[in-house]
Amino acid sequence: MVGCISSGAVWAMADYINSIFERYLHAKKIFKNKEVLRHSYTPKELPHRKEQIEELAHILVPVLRGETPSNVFVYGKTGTGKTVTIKFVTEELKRISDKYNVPVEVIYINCEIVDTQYRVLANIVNHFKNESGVEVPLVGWPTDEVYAKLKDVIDAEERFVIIVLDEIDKLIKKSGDDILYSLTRINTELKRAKVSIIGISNDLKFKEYLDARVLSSLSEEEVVFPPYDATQLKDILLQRAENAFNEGVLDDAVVPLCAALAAREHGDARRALDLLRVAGEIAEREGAGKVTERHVWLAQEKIEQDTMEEVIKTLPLHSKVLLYSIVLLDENGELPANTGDVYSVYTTLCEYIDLDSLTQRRVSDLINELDMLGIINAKVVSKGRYGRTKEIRLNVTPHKVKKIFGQDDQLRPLLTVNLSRQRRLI
DNA sequence: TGTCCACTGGAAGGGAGGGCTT
DNA sequence: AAGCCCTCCCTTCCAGTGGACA
Repeated sequence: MVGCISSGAVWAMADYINSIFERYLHAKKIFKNKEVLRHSYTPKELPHRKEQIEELAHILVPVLRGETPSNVFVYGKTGTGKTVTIKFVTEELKRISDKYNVPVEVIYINCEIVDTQYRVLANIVNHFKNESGVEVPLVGWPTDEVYAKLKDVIDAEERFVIIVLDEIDKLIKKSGDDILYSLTRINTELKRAKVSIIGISNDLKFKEYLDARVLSSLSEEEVVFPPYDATQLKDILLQRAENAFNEGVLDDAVVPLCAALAAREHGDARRALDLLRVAGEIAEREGAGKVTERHVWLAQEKIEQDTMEEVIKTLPLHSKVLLYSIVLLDENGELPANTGDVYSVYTTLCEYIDLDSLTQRRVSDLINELDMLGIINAKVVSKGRYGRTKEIRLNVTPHKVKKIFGQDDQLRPLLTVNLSRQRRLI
């Protein structure tokens, strides 16, 4: 193979490779410490959250006096610093309680991942596995047994256990409020330990799903996190940028632009940090010496594209086929379409790739899921005597969907389907 | 004003898959 | 190996719905 390439070409290639590495090597280093810009990073100071920190400290301080603190319900939109503030406050509490010899355990559970009653209980038991030697498997045990074990494990010592349930709304919507009912009442069944719950949610409406008794004991105290405005976001970014970037690499306009773009998205600090990080990464890849406004715009585009692409790539097979039905209808100029139209194209496509089609009831749910993900837009409309149905529109370009499906062996055959011809065949 | 359409969406339950205990 | 439990994905059944039309 090498023999086919002339020695001149080999030298030219070597020069090219040298130049790539040298370009990266000599390019001005943009980041000092990129980790500072990640969501998981807890900074030493939290700008514009002093009020919430003090409120939480006030609620939790009874622990240090040996009293059980109230349960807390924390509410605020995505990226308003709820999680980072809770982590900050509970870490501080742990530090101080160690100093005063008050045993405190903080268990943090993200209910988006741990989203069933069983798993939450199992997670709590497993938090103490080194101490108790008990480990609950992912599935298998009866839930009441896990709950009984949980009581034993927690009550093994005199201590305060603070259970943080992040994205608690996801748990309630999926599994109901039985678990909260048990957890908010667990103290009456414990002899030595005391438990408090901190529930975090970005959906205030979820309280409607709660039983009145659960609601009153969960929201003994409430802390609200308002969205950041552009000025506040700017302060947050400046604080992080100082540790994240090398001196002089950030153009003056970069931070205000990231802040302004994120403020447009309901004051989401996560989005602002992502923008800043990705802009830096793009600048670094270009070998640019400075991060400029242009990099921020490119970052904005990249983030949007990447998220949507990832979402489409990871859809279950039937959702993908369903999405492709909508793409075909779009290309045929038949959107907005109703559920019945989409379902009939979907069954045709299933037949084409030899896949058992789902029922219309199930497909109706899949349509709702695609709508929730923002890939399509499905609105329930009534067409009088012509029935009540969903009006379905596509939110992504057909080209993008086709590009993604082109990389999928099972779906690639669909790309050759001609809707009109396929319909004539039926 | 009542009828009727084309669904919607809740409820119940089946069954496969994964894991535990006995 | 048998029996039990939990989760997920799905089907089946069916009451309910908003508004055009007769």
